[in-house]
Amino acid sequence: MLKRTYAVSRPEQAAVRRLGSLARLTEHDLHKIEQAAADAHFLPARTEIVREGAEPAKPTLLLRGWVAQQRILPDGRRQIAGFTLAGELFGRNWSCQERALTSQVALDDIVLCAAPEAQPGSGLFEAYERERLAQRLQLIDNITRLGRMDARERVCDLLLELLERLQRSGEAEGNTFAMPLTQECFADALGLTPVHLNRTLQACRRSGDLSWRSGKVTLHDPIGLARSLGRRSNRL
Amino acid sequence: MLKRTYAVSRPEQAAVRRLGSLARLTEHDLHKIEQAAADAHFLPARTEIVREGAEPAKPTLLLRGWVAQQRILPDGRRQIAGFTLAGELFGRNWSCQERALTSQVALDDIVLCAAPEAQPGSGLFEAYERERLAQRLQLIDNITRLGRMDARERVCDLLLELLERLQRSGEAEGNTFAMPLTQECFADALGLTPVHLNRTLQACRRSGDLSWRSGKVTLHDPIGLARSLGRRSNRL
DNA sequence: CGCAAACTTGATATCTTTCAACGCGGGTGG
DNA sequence: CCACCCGCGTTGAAAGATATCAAGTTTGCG
Repeated sequence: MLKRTYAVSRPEQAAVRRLGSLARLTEHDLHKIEQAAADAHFLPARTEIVREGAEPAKPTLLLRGWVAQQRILPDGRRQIAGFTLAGELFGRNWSCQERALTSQVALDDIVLCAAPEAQPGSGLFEAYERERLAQRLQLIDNITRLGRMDARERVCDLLLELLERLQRSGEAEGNTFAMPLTQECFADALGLTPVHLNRTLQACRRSGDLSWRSGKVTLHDPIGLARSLGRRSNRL
Repeated sequence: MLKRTYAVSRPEQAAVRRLGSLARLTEHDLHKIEQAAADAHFLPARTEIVREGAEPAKPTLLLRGWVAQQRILPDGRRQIAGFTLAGELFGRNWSCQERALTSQVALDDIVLCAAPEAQPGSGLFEAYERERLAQRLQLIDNITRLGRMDARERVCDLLLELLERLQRSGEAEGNTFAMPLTQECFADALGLTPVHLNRTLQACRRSGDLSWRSGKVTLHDPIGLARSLGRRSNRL
């Protein structure tokens, strides 16, 4: 109860935790984050923040909710290339980028603000660099999932990644986290059909790997699961 | 004949063409590339240049041949996340990177050299930024391929990407290019089995989309093929 | 010429998709 | 308050795509 109030009154909490876990932040850095978060914007679920091919978003800090990077093929197939979670960054990373490589879509009701500028050499700057590196790692992990894992492995591997990221920004409670995604979205991230994902999830539940009820996911033994998948963690 | 001799005596040619197509290079930039290429190294096919998790490679210019970024799962499955072609860059992109995210493997006999340093603001610096952006685009394209395309679409889409890149660095002749990859490698990039890739290639040949004989690939109608796949090109 | 690696083929098993229907629950208007 | 509706999850049966296994066949090269 108290905790919830605290979180609401400090919308930048997840971002501070995440960036602080990537690099040592000074008081000055923290102040800049707080200042940026003071000018936050709310967007409802399903908002398309950026459309693929259009002007890319400026560097943005996601304070609350989840955002997906997605592509739509001409015949309507959708692929989600990655997620941005509360506390993480998205948006243009390179000065020369003229067009967004993917659409950015709010999967949830979200709150975001402009990412504060960082001077080279500052802790914040280093955190941004590590964040970009983490994004690259996630893309490569996704390629490995889609290319060489079967449905059960894809489901577990992605849930492990999400748990790890949410723990880093303090958004998980133990091995449980709030899952705002619809099964259809999750399937589009995993390259599966909603129907097949549904059956795969049931198999995972029956084998005791996870539970997913009323928007909460619990991984019952993340460490053992990661080992059985051959997934290495914390590789930054 | 003359052309071949010329290429051998100027090993940096592909790199100059590619980087020059990404940004306007000054005489000074060209000179730096030439200088870097003067200290080139040869590595035979199958050399593992960097192992995943080890110290990442320094920024490197690939002057000749192809390099793959690959992951090996504990049970031996392999996924190729992307390729570096002659004229392109690979290696550490971020100052904070301590471990390589993938192995780097020579698919071919290759020649490489250290990438010349670039001052912020120079044409070379901009070319490097665009190169990183192109790499990110390729990763996302790969995710879309693996997640939402069937075998025939994956094959054609990747070959179109390769043709486009090779044309940019002057390594293609019209719609034909030298393909140093074994079908097994190609399958590992596409998330397919070698057997299934083989059958898919035969179907593509029969339908007149491509020919692939003795290490040469020709796409008979790249533009029409790209359109039929819904693939947009030159998005940088 | 002969070997080894790469490519090809056929038969079969497994995984995943497709299609169509049903159930459940939460919101909404009557 | 209840009936209705809609989005989401679930189920079954059948079709389609891809993997697996095991054997040839070709190719390049010493």
